Amino acid sequence: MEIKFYNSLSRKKEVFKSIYPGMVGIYVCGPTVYDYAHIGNLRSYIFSDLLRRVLEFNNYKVTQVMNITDVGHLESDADEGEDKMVESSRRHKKTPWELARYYSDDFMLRLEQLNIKKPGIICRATDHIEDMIAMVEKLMDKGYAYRIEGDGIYFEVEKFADYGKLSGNKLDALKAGARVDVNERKRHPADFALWKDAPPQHIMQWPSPWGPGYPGWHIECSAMAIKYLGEQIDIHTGGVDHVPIHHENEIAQSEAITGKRWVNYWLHGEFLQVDSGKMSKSLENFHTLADLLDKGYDPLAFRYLCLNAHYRSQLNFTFEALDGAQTALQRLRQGWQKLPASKKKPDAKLLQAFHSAINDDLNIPLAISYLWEAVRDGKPGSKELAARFDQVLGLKLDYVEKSKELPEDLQQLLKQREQARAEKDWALSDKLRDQLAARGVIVRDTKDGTTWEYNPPSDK
RNA sequence: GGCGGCAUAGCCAAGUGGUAAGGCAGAGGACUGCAAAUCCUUUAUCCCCAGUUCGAGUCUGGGUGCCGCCUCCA
Repeated sequence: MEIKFYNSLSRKKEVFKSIYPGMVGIYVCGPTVYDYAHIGNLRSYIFSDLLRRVLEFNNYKVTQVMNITDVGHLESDADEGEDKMVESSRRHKKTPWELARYYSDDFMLRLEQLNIKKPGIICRATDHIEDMIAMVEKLMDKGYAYRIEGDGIYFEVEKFADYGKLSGNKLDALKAGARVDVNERKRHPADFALWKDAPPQHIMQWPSPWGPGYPGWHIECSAMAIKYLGEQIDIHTGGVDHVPIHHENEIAQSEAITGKRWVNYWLHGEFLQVDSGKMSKSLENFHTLADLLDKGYDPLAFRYLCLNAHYRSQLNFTFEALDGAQTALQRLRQGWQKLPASKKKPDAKLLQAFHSAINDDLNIPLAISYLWEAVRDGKPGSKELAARFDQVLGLKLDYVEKSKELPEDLQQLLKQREQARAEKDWALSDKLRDQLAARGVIVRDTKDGTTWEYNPPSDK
């Protein structure tokens, strides 16, 4: 079955065709590890995970490369200000390396919690400085870059005819719209740093043909993508905010060197909003996954919430919506777990519908509606079918929450209640039920006896 | 100001020009001593105006509102 992706480059859905049959190379724009990832960042990696899983569902062998940027990402996209890693390390009184380690470990933990498959190759910018220097040298040799003494090496955008092809920005417009340019020595306001000279006290620095320095942002992605995936790659993903600067610059520097089209399909994930507005630290509507877990949410409830909206739509995050997602996920799992196992062939129509949904530019929300159908219809084979769907969706339908041990005193209360019920002393029984509820025990009286679920309030 | 995107029920949302998927919440019912959980049923004419068309949520133009990048952020 053919797969279609919306390609940011053409602004159209295109039929996907990989460079090599049966294999796909994907470069995922990874995090700059100077702080915790927030749920907006994480939405973006849920998207790249879905992309990978959809391709795998279609029997592609996927090579997924994700970078960890631990140097060179300056505070401003105009290549001004301090390196984010250095700035953050000063704030936290740790070395940039300690910091990178800490935040990338945390990032990896979050990916795991969200059931995001680990990319086959995860590469750090600081491990690839030589590759970047080699690229900058080539750009200098080819005349695409120039040096500003006492500052660094810059890419000259006007030398690259296609500059702006991804975002639709025109160089003239960029020039006209530019703010007061701090660096007036650049030949064009959109010129960007490939390499920055490091003053002696700058912590992160490496020797280079131009003296001690550190790489600019952008170059690490081109260097590592080309190193691991070759000069032409199938798919490159990232957030929409990267379209106008980061990815535009990546294209320019990569294609300037190779003279070939670099990326065939550019896929960009839309932003997550919070309460219909942007999420920012200053507005105090900034959430990390850890925050959600602290509030007692299942991390996959957040995944479900993200899956429920198309990756190219802005998703409005609210706790009401997250509650809904959590309930939906629980019901889905319960429903699936109750389904009878069967060796019968699953409903071919439903499989077909699911498959064509995911292949239509990752229409996961529609695909989820087919998952509900499979779980609700309870036909023979539905359980197996739903499990297959879950290989793409990654909601862990088989997950069973481990019930906590019930402390002795609560067990006593339960016993007393059983006794009261046997004696039809409903007043006492209900009173005990309230007491148990206050301690986090939910009781359910069924035909087969009373069951309970224990979640101590303090545990949340 | 420049460039790009969005606007569907209380909430999260899908939707290839032919009369609106799914989930959550709500309502009604079954079950229950009463609940809880579960199951069943049920809830919209798609921001506004004007066009194109036999027919538009879906196309065109104009409004209004929101979001993103250009300035920290996926």
